[in-house]
Amino acid sequence: MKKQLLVVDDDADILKVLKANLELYDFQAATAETWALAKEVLDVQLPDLIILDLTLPDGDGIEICRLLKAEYPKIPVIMLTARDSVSDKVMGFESGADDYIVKPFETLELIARVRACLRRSVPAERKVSINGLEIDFDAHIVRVKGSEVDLTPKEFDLLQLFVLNRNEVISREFIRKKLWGDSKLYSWSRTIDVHLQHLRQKIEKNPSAPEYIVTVPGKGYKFRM
Amino acid sequence: MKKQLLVVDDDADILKVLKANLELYDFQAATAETWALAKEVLDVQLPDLIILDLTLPDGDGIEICRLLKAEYPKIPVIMLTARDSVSDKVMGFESGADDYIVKPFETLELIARVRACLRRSVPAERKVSINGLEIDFDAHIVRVKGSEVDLTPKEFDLLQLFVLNRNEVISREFIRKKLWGDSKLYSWSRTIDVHLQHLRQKIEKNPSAPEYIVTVPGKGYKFRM
DNA sequence: TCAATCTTTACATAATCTTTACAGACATTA
DNA sequence: TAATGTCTGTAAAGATTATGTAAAGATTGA
Repeated sequence: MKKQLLVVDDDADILKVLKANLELYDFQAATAETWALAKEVLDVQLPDLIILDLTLPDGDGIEICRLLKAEYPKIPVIMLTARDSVSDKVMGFESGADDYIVKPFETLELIARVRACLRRSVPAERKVSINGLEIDFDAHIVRVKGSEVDLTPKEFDLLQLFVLNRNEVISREFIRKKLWGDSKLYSWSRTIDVHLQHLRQKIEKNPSAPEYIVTVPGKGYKFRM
Repeated sequence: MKKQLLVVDDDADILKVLKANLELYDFQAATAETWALAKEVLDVQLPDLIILDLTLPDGDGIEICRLLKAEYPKIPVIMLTARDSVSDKVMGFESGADDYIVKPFETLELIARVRACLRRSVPAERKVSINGLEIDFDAHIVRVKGSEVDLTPKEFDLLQLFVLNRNEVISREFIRKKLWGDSKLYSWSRTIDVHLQHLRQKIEKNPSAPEYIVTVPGKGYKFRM
C-alpha cells in the first residue's frame, strides 16, 4: 500500500514538481496551495506524512504546525522553507515539526528524509502471527488456525488497518478517512459496518461473539491481540 | 528525568564542546572517541539517543549505523559529519539514521533536532495510572484495582474530562459545554448527575462515600488524586 | 456478458441516554 | 424548633440511538 503524503505549499510550480518526484518514488501525493485547502483534504483523508511550507497566504506556518500536532499527533510533519536561520529552525522544531528542510533543496535528500520520518513512525510489518491468526501483508494471505481464508480487497485493507492499530479503538471516521479517503462515503452510510461483519464472518470462530474485532459502543471497533 | 545521550566523535575538542552544550540544555551526555569505546558504553547503559560522527578511526560510520540499528532499533541516531553531498545524506538515511547534520553546525539547531528526535521516539503518554485506577485512552480500557470495568461512551468521556482536569472543581455547566456542546440539554436536566452516579457505581469501591469523584456542594464535582 | 465485489436498504435487537419521581441532606428563615 | 426551599443521590421507566444482520441493488473489471 502506497504511503499517502500531503504537500502544502503556496507555489504551484513547486507543488507540481514535488508531486511528480514523490510519485516517481512510489508515494501518493495530495497537494494544497493554502491552509484552507489543506484542511479540506484532511477532512476526508488522513495522510501518513505532511510536508508543510512555512509561508502560506492564509496562516502562519509555525502556528499551523502546532494546530496539526494538536489534532493529529501521530502524523509526522516536515517543514519546508526558505528561512534558514537557526532561530527559525529552532522555532520550527519547537512547534512540533519532525524535520526541517531549507529551500532550495535536493529532491533526493527530501525523499531520504521523508523515508526516514515514515520509517520511524510506522515500524514496517510484513507478517503477523498471533493467537491463531496469520497475516502476510505482501502476499495478501490470511490464515485462521492454519487454513487460508479468502478476503476481498476492502476486507483485507480493513484487517490491515486494524492490525496496524491493534489494541486501539478505531472510529468509523478514522476508517473512512483511511480506506475511502478520496472517494465519497456519507457519514451515515453503513458500508463500513457491513464490511466489518463480512470480515468477522471470515476470521472469527463465532462472529456474534468476536474474539479479535470487538465493538466499543459509541466509539468504534478495536482489534484485540 | 534527564535524557541520556551518547556522543561518538573522534575529535576530542568537538566532544568536549558538545558535551558541555548538551548538559547546558539539560541532557546527560556520555562520550566516546572510537567505536570500540562506544560499544563499551553501550554494554553498560542504553542511551535515549546516539549522535554519531561518520569518520571514526576504527570503523565506517555507515556500517556502524547499520549495526546500531540492527541491535538497538529503537534508539534514534543522529549523524554528524562534514560530508555534505546529497549522496552521502541519502546513504546516511538509508543506513537507518534518523537525522543528518552537516559540520560545521549551530549548537541550537543540533539541540532542536535532538529534541525533535526524542519527542518522536517517546509519543505522548496515553495512559494514566493513579491510586489503583488505570486508564488507557487509546484502548478505551479502565481498570479498577486490576479488574477491567465496562464504561459507556458518556461515562468514559466524563472520566476523561475529570482526569484531564484532576484536582480542580468542575461545574456542571463546564461538563455540559464539553460533553454535550451544541446539543440541547436544559440547565435543569439531571442527566449529568445520573451519568456521574453510574460512573461512581462502576469505579468507586463505595459509591456513597466516593474516593475519586467527590461532590463540591453548590459548585460541582472534583476528581481527587 | 458474467462473476465478484461493493453499497444501500430495511428491520430486529442491543445498548445507551434522558426523564421522572422521590428521598435525604443541609442551610435558611420564621 | 419546625417549616421551607435548594441541592444532591438514586432507582426505575421510557425514549432514543447505535449496532448486527440479511438480502437486494449497483458497480466494477475481466
